[in-house]
Amino acid sequence: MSKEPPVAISEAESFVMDVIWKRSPIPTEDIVAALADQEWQEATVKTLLNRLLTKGAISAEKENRRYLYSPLLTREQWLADESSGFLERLFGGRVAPLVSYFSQQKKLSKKDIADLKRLIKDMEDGH
Amino acid sequence: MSKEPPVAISEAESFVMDVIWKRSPIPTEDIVAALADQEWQEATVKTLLNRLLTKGAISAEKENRRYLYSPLLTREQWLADESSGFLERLFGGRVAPLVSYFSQQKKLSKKDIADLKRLIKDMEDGH
DNA sequence: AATGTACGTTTACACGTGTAATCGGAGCGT
DNA sequence: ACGCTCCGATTACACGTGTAAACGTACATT
Repeated sequence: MSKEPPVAISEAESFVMDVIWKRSPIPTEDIVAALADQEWQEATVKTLLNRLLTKGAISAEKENRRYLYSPLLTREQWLADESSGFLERLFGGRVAPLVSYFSQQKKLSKKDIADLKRLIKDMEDGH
Repeated sequence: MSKEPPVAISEAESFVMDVIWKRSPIPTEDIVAALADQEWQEATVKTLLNRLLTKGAISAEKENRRYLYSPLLTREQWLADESSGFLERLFGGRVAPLVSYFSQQKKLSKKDIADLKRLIKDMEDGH
């Protein structure tokens, strides 16, 4: 029964994870390159990689000179952790109140509404 | 054009805000009482109140001996900040993908689905 | 008046995070 | 063989956060 507390990833770390989730195993060099838009020094990325390693969020296999990193924490797991935490804190764990909130804020585009309609239809059809 | 960076409050602070949002102006004593379920010492609540004050999230008016606190940051504003930040980071700022995600996770109750259906209907009728 | 009390203010302290610079050692080039 | 280079590992450091204890001081009590 694995009851390990969910591997917590900081925001900066999550950007690194994003890169690794997109492609892995991946060397540091490519990760740094992919993060060019962040205004980080290479050293910063290295620090984040190390922290992710010690947190057990990623693994590293040696390929000659350097390491190739791969995710241990999956994006799905991370999304689940973050989402449920957020929903719990702000909306009592329910999705509908969140959507309701956004609808009141008029933050839903026509496309959002169309998407939602289709989603709900699928859910009903699918069962 | 107010472009102040949104008043950021920490999770612990948000529990204090919850109490103040429910009723204000409210004295420290009542805040501490309302937070009994948190296992905080009174001193901890005092610290949080002070931090909220210096952050400008609440105001304090003197009533004789003690202070009565009131929110400056509204719950609506806070919800908006947190929600948009969350959606942005995890779902590219769109609501539909979030709902889609939860539907895949089968995290939507019958009630959620019913609520969503009604919401969408209302949105369409409302325009 | 002396002392206790209640309440706000100041100080404390460890841990996570953002953001790096520096160190050290294994190859590589000459 | 010797120094340069590339990379991971170690160290740095300020700021926010969680979590309090200690301090000061204006009232209340005796």
